Amino acid sequence: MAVSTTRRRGPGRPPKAEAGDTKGALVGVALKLFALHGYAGTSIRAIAREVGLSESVLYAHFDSKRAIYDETMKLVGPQVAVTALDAADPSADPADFIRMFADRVLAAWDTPQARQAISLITRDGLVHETAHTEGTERAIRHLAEVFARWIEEGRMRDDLGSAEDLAYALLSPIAHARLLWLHGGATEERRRAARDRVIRHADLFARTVTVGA
Amino acid sequence: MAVSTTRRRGPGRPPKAEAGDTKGALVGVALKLFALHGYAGTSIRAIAREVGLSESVLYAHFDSKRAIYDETMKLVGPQVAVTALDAADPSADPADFIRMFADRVLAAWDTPQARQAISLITRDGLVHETAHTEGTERAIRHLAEVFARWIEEGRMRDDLGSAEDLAYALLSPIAHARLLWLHGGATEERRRAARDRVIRHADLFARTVTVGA
DNA sequence: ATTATCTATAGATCTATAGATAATGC
DNA sequence: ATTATCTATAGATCTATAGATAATGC
Repeated sequence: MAVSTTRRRGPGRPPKAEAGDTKGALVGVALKLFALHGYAGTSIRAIAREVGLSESVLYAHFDSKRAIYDETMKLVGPQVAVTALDAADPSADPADFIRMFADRVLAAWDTPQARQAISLITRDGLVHETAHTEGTERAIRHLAEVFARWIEEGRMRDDLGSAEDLAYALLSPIAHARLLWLHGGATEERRRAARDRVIRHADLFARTVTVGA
Repeated sequence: MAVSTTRRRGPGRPPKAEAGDTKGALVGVALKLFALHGYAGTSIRAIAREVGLSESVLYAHFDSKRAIYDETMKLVGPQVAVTALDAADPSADPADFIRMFADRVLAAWDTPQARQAISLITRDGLVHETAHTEGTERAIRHLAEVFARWIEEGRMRDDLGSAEDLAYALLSPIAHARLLWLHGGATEERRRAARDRVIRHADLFARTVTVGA
């Protein structure tokens, strides 16, 4: 009765109407499968099958399995998330800045692609590659510079700890929530709980360490 | 000239003098290789070769590759780390308790096996399995109960946030430092920096939220 | 001529099993 | 007889390549 609507493709270049962004589709599917099963747990066969093409088509677009992996890292590597930090206004009221900063970071990290990135990162030991740890350190130092200015200006308490320790106290619970709960397989409910937790944390931190309002 | 000192083993049961804890050795090496390359990235061939035995010997001790993986999880699963939390004395001075608690947790998480566990966990997406996330949640709730008592007794500030939010503010930077820096491949220098950071954080937290001394 | 796909297959590896062999312990 | 190992191999799967085929765009 029911005949599959997906046209069986034969040999030869497909007509223009059917042609799509094969390379982009391959990268997207590869990211999804690497995130689900890890690099070694994903065969190029599985990638091609999911896209609906023959497995050898992959070698028309990439030199090797590794090359397609590298391509996914370009898309979702840590450099993507760092940009969110630079978008905030350090001249704003400290407490408000902190709350807005947390909001922004959450928005950047709770997109479908950012969550697939977390799944990939936590499936291939990439948490421990310098790209990820250095990225985290850089974000902490970056935030610490802002805090150091505030401390100098008397807008942040100076009796609790160094600017860097304070930056760690704010950022690391956010990064931790991301690693644990903002991943590809997380339910919407679980993700909302994580976002709420981060927002409460940022608020607690803002009220504790800033001066006046 | 130089002849290998490792006796080439032939067929047949080895003499008693040479017999060791083969099963234990297989599990230990499997944990190491899974931590290095992930489950799918580790062949039973590689495990057997590292132990110095034929690959088929693995099937004399385990039913399948999956069975040896399950065995490593019994050894280094999250239940191992949770025990450290129950060893502290909640009747101690809050600030001291917090510092000692951080010390204990660090000691439990900076052992070679605990670090291999982290590498394994971050190489197979186990961060997102309930065993790990639930274990983290349980530890937070457990600590929150202690904090709730302190708040009732007036030994901890009640104007900052709920006991659970405070528990998250203390614990999650510690758990985050563990995930990022207390892994199998971390240098001693990197690990010390992580431990120092955690100790400074616990101290900052203790001075900020506890009352009197 | 170039591009995008296919089929077919080489050659490497992987998990798992069958059956032999030699030491152990009853 | 049991235990702990070996060699040899079956059968599945994986990466990668060769060569055919058909639409496209000059």
